Amino acid sequence: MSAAVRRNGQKLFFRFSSMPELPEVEAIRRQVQQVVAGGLIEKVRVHRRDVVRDRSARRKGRLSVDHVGQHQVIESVDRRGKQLVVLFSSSGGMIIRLGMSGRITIEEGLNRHPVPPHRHLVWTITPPKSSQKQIKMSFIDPRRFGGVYLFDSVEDCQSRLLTGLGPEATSIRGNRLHDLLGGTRRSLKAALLDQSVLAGIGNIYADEALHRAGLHPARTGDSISRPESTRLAAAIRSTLRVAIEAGGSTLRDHILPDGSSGGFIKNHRVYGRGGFPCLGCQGPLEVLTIAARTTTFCPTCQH
DNA sequence: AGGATAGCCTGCGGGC
DNA sequence: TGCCCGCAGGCTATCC
Repeated sequence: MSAAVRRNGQKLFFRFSSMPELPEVEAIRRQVQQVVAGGLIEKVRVHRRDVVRDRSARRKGRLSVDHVGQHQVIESVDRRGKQLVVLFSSSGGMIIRLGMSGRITIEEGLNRHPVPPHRHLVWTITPPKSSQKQIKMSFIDPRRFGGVYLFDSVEDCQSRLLTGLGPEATSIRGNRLHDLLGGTRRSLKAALLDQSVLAGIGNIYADEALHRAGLHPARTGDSISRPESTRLAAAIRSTLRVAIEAGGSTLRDHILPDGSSGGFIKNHRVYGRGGFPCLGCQGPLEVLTIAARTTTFCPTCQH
């Protein structure tokens, strides 16, 4: 993530490239909201149709740029779990899922030919204040796990696209979490990754929260006591809060005093640190595959 | 029916 | 140096 740098002679307001989990999506939301709220979408370019996922029967096979917001005024940019909810003044809108590799850029004067690969949609937006320049918002996603989902109304969005999502991880409390986990024999890791249990946790923050709570990722949901649920809920909230306050960067760029890059120093305590010492007990962190996901934990501190 | 698993997709890094 | 292979993971479909 970076802000207002110049690249190829064009002003690039911001660009996100780290793996988008809830804190990254929230950082993107705040910036996008600030720039585009109240703006009019003058033009939409769809470079890859299949990135627009539209299961509305009314529009089946008839996708036009109007459906992706052309001529619409952007009312707000909200977030639900890891999804961006762009609401138009007409009450329709679109959900943007970033998946694994999705990015959103907002730039001035973007007019490159040919269009760079993976730049699937470009919205040309006129901001509400006439003093502000027209901007281009792009959805870029090399792996295309992400996508744009259209809805006709807030009700349609709720019933078709957001239904089945669990409560927001950012505000989960112990009692509620205990209820959510108590009914399952799956591992804590699998349950935390399930968006219908809790909305917003991905692989990184699942591992981070479990380590902070001192809970073994392979423990089953129904084995968790109330005090443990309280600990886990607190760990989830604080982990996400700190990450959001840090601007959503899961990886932070550090330059050592001697000028060498030093690679990346990570903010997280366990994710990506398999074999390295636990910051609690100094013992080596272990790596397991749980719920088909790489899981890093401390066998001493997590029970 | 809950839970596990395969598959989507490209970039990147390790190994040879 | 360059190529190949495996891994990364959010989410859906499918199977058990």
